[in-house]
Amino acid sequence: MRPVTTAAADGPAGPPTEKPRRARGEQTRQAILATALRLFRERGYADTTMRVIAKEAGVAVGNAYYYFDSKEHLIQEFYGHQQEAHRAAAATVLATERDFAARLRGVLQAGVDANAPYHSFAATFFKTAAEPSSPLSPFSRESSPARDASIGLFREVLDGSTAKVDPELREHLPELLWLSWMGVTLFWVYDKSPEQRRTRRLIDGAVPLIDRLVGLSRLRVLRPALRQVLDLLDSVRRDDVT
Amino acid sequence: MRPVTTAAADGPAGPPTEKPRRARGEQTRQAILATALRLFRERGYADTTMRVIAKEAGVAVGNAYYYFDSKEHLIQEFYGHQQEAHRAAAATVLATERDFAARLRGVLQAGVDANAPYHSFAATFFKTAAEPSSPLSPFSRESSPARDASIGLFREVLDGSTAKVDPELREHLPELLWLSWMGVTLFWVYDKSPEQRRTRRLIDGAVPLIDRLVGLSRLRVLRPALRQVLDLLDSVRRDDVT
DNA sequence: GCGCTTTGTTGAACGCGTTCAAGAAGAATT
DNA sequence: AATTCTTCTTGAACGCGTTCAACAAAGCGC
Repeated sequence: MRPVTTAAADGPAGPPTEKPRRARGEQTRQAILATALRLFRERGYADTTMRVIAKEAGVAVGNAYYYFDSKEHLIQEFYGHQQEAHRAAAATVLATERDFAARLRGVLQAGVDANAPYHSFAATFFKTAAEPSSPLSPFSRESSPARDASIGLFREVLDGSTAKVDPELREHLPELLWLSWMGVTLFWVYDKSPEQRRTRRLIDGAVPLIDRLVGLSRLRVLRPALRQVLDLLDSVRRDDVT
Repeated sequence: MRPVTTAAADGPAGPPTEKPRRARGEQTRQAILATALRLFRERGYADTTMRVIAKEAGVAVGNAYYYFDSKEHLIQEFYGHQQEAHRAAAATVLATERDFAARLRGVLQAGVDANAPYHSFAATFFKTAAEPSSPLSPFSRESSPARDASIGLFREVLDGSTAKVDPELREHLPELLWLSWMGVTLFWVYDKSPEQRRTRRLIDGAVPLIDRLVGLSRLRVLRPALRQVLDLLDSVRRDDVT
């Protein structure tokens, strides 16, 4: 069993996965990436072979593997792009609306809007991301920056709103909202209705419900239940990855 | 609705996926299946090649494809086996326990127990099942018998219990419990803790919570919220597949 | 200029899942 | 027994993602 991607530190020549990229390499890298994403859109993920990507980008197959560990890793870049698109699409509603429910609904719908053009392609993408050991998994170490960014988006939803929330819940609510976004995404991937209407219906139906639950969080009868939820979250988060 | 297994009727030579199997073919089929499942357990899914399966089963590669459409379809059989194992493991607690929370907890833990030996292998299996277009998807048409059976298991949990439930909720609760089981399974797949302790902790934490919520369902303040949930479920189920 | 390391690039080769034309083995019909 | 039809079996071949030894180019200390 050899080290998977240690490279840079001890190996002679490892693929540059993060930090300092020279100009020449960066150009090739971008050419490959742009070609790949274009072809994914045009002909789908499965029908886009690494050989074609390389050919159209004007490089050899092996060269693509110098910059990207695998075909799947090309998706990860796409993933990042979409994250930004979501944030951009959500900016308007976050700047203008103060009501919690409206803000949440706006951000969720913005997410669906941002991803809509890639719905068919997203299924394949999702299949890959679902693999727990995959770096593409939304719960993986590698995804934690993107995940934190996304959770931050939902923190904005809450912080910029006029909602009155139980203080204990307030702390964990952004993460819970992000989880609900993951749920919406899951539903969206499986949604075969035209223009993903069912997903939008789900959002429209679930948001008032969440809003109501959040409002009820300050009710005395529900206190113990709330405590139970938060304790559960805590206990389950423990000893994450060994 | 067209017959799934036309083969014998109109086609010249289609693979017999279901109904009337001759003795000779059935024997080969079982040999391939048994060998495949054994090898999956022994060396994992990815490391078990179709060539090795065929070789160890004493047939040619192509022959395996006569009986199974793809390597993934071999998993589907495994899936069915596990469903039965879950039911069997749940039988004891369903026969002896009357308390709702205890029954639910027992059935969920039984599910984890039944799947535990295959945890590492399940990740790959899950990756495949996650593909929305895959017949392995728990939401697919092909899986609906298994799904209905599983929902039935949770109907037993409820029906055999002494729980007092809002009559409107009672109708949909089995499906909701099945959904929670899907959630537990999802969590379980991602659970890297030793012996999946976190999943068991999740169950232990979530069951009293569900129990409490179910109990609260008869509370007047929560009536509108309950209505909202059930309406949402209904509206989202509409126009399933075009 | 010259060696030396780092970075970038190549394309043949490997093993994989899968396909398919070819045919063998039985069963059914004549 | 001969013929025909269905069921079952074969293994070479295809295209895929991926690897790797080899080499080219660029940067760097001298």
